[in-house]
Amino acid sequence: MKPKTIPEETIGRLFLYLRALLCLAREGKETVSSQKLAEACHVKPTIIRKDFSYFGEFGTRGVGYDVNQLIQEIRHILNLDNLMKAALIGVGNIGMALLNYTGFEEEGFKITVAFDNNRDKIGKKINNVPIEDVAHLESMLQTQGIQLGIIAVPESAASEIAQRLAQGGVKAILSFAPCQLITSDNIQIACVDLATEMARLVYYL
Amino acid sequence: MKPKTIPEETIGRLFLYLRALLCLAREGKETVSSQKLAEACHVKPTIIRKDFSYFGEFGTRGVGYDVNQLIQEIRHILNLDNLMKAALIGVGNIGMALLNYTGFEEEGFKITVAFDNNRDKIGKKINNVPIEDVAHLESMLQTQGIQLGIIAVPESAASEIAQRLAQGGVKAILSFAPCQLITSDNIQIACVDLATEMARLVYYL
DNA sequence: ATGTGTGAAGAGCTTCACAGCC
DNA sequence: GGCTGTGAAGCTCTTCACACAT
Repeated sequence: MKPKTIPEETIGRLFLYLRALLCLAREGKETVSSQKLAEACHVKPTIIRKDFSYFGEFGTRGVGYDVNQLIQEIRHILNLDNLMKAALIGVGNIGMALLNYTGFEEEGFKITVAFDNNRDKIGKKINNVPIEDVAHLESMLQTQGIQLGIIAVPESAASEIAQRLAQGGVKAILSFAPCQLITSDNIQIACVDLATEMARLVYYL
Repeated sequence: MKPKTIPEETIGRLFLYLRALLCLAREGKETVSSQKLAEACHVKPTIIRKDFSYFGEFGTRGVGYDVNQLIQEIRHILNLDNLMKAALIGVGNIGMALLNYTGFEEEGFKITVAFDNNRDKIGKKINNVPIEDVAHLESMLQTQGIQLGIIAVPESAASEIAQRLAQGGVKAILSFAPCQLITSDNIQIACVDLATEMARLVYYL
């Protein structure tokens, strides 16, 4: 471990490396060279070695990196080794997609409960996650010790939900509603704008 | 217009600026200073002025930038001023979310047709987009002159669909399936891994 | 007075070249 | 031979300071 400052870009690439490594692990690969990992991630081998060098010496010269060990190291660096509990609010299309998505646990968080205001949905389970009445939002967040809220409700309801999440004690909010939620000082908010994200991808295509 | 090379980061930030400007336009604002725009985008005013300076002189000294004019300039730089036709394959949860999402047209592309293999869905319209039988995929892509394919089918079907899109003549593919599609040389592929994207956001929270 | 536009300085990131280890 | 780890060089991006326009 070095006292040097770590580039932002390095952190960003660690997510890329992790995803590729999880793929390799599934395929049963035990070791990987910076060369091979670089190809999978579309980056240069030297930058991979440099990136890792900020955190320690993870490889073996002449051999490469142990896939599983490297996964653990990156998980640790990215604070993904203790699972974060998340609540999903809004079981519409995006909400459903998130509930049905596997692989969040590999990335360090787990949706443990969902909320909606639709009587037909309340009480059901999707992918083993119960859907609760949004009326009980604050109390259930507190009793279950949930740290992250994912907002997937219509734009008109997003602001109210954000405030209620704050009251329920969550530390961070991820919103799929077109931004500008009332911010409280001790809560972090990130917005996902699907249209912008897709435009960006399309531009680079 | 300068002959100088334009930083990648500048292009990335233009998307941010555009989104903020569209917001301001909706609120009826006619001009904006680099200062104000910077606050909305969480960047520094000087970088905004520098970014624009690569492409021309868009502002008026002592006044600021004309919101609508600036939107047009950025749209032009990002090649968003002629709408790209996109086809969506797979009307499941993610597919539905995309069909119901408004605002893609502001970002330069439009889903004009969707495909699925479920008899219950074929023939219906979502948000004015018809759902067609995936059996007719290749021929309809060609007759409608579609340039972009969005894959939102289960992982097991993704690879086959990618090849059929290529045969249908699309130039680029955006996939929500966990990556590694068989690549042909004259087609661009970008993958969206929701789990990784969310992990990244959570990390920065 | 207010706010843009920009060369030059400064900071940060990537690449290189090679030493070190298996 | 093969591959990692890393100081130093090279390059790119950001910030500064101030000229310039309204």
